Amino acid sequence: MPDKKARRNTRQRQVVLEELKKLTSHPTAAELHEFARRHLPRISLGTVYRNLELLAAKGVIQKLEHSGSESRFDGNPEQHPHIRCVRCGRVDDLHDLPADAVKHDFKTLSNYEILGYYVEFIGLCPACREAQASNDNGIQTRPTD
Amino acid sequence: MPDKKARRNTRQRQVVLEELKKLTSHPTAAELHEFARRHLPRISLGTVYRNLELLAAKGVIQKLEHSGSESRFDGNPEQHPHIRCVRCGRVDDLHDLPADAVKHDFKTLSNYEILGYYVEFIGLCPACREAQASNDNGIQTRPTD
DNA sequence: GTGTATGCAAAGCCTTTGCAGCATG
DNA sequence: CATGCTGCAAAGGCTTTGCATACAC
Repeated sequence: MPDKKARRNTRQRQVVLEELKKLTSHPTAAELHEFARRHLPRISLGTVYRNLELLAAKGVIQKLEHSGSESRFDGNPEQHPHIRCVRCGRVDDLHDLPADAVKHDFKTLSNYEILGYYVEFIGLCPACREAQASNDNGIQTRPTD
Repeated sequence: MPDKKARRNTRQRQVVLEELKKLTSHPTAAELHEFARRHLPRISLGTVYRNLELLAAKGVIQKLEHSGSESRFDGNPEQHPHIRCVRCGRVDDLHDLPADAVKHDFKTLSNYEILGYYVEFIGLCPACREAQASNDNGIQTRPTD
């Protein structure tokens, strides 16, 4: 049962989606807001949230929820493994490796009915490895993509 | 380098840990607070948080920051796959299956230095499968364990 | 025109923190 | 008896929401 409401293709919605698709760093709503403002200076953070939520509900994008920090968003709605940097928070895709290991069609596990999966590796991204190596006892930086 | 401070084995800390170890549903801090209050009616939520954080830092328990909004806690500090119910929020362990698929010793992936991993399946727990089958168009229930 | 979407600001969660008193080692 | 820990309450960050207005269809 798809949603019934007649959606409107507003400029704000377009820009949010476009910007998200451009980025590979799985930005937070706040980051996306920054980017969107370059095109629509008056767009509000609330609108960004509303559109991201709506797009995720439609299945056009994906919301990555980590209770610890901020939610991040992925322009690719396909479920796939991710890798997150403990230092700067950046999240990247993991195309090849352990995806397949998990991609088998589990129908049930522990008597659960399986609807999806999430795989995430934690580590240090290249930039943060360097920063940490060079004794930069690092305050976290926003991913720049 | 283990932490230096002399920790005190307070009743509050004991109860929080005991209760967590008893549960297999990976409770939230609030849920744990409820349980702890049965033994210590005056224990505060802040204390529960502080002790969970401390126990996780010591490596005695595990903080799961990936399951939607609230953090959940696991009495077992070993990294392992989980399975979460979309309906009631319950989180269970997944001992056997895809663990091994991921457990290979990755040192690097996408140029990240790997520190850990997290695997989570999403689905309906047995109770919620039933509830949903019997047309109980379900308001979410707290896991009872 | 009609009802969805927006901007703004306020309110809501979960979590963290400051503080004065308490109690563990 | 020193200081780590607690309860309480207030403050913090991210996210959601109410409301009047704007605009897509």
